[in-house]
Amino acid sequence: MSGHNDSTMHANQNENDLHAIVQTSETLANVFAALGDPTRLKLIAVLCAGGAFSIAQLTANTEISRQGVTKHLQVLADAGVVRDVKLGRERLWQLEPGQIEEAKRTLEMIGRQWDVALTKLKAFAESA
Amino acid sequence: MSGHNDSTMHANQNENDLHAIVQTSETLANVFAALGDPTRLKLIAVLCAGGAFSIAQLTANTEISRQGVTKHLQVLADAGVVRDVKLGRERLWQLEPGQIEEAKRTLEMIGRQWDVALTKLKAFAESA
DNA sequence: GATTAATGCAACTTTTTGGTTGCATTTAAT
DNA sequence: ATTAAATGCAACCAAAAAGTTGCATTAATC
Repeated sequence: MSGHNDSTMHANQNENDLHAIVQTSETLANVFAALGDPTRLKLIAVLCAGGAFSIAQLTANTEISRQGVTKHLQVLADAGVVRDVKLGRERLWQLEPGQIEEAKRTLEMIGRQWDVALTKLKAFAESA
Repeated sequence: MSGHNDSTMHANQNENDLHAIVQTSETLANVFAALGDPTRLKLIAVLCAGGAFSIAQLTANTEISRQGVTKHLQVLADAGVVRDVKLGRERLWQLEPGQIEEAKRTLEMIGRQWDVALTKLKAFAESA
């Protein structure tokens, strides 16, 4: 036998994609790290409302200082998850969902790869 | 008018769900934080292959010490992303994809909420 | 022009993280 | 019984993160 039917090739492709992304993408871990803080997750949940919010507005929902919030927003911005626009004396922040989409796709890929692996293991067990 | 058609209610439900999850889930930020490191992402990519791997095996793919890898595995375990089984003098690690699925669903929710918000803004702009 | 609101910038402290080394322990193999 | 392999455990270190305070700056408003 060839050892490679169609579904096997797709499975290997998926596995290679996943490893390639994880190995090469400098920013992916950064995105996850940016999401890995309760304060920043709350900020994102607020920004999901779609508008552009000032630092003062965003600080109102937190327990920490305005400068602390600014630092968190900067972390999110460095990860490409939010962006800011200047308007008068205000600095408005809004969501930039591209990187979050990318992170979501990676998690989907992990889930798919896991499913593929389970299927393989099951097939192996049944062949024994 | 009522101000609440069917799609608006679904949108609000989604928004409330998102805020509830972000506010209450202590572990969600932990999961993202666990994913937010290149070494740990690579470990996960390896574990996606489906098997159970020893610490020594997992160390082979990295640049850091065995004890360093153990620490990373412990972080992943604390986040519920991997689990270990003892087998003889080895300690085998495998993926536990439940929390990753949960994280993925959160990112999906963020994306949906964002889309809903854009639709609302568009409708508002057209009504003006 | 003086005031005030919103923010920027910088120094500083504390805690966490990522990593190491050294040695002890457990278990398999000879 | 000895030896070797795989791991556990603890101390330690450096760098980064999370947060603060104080003061400077910018830009509306009266």
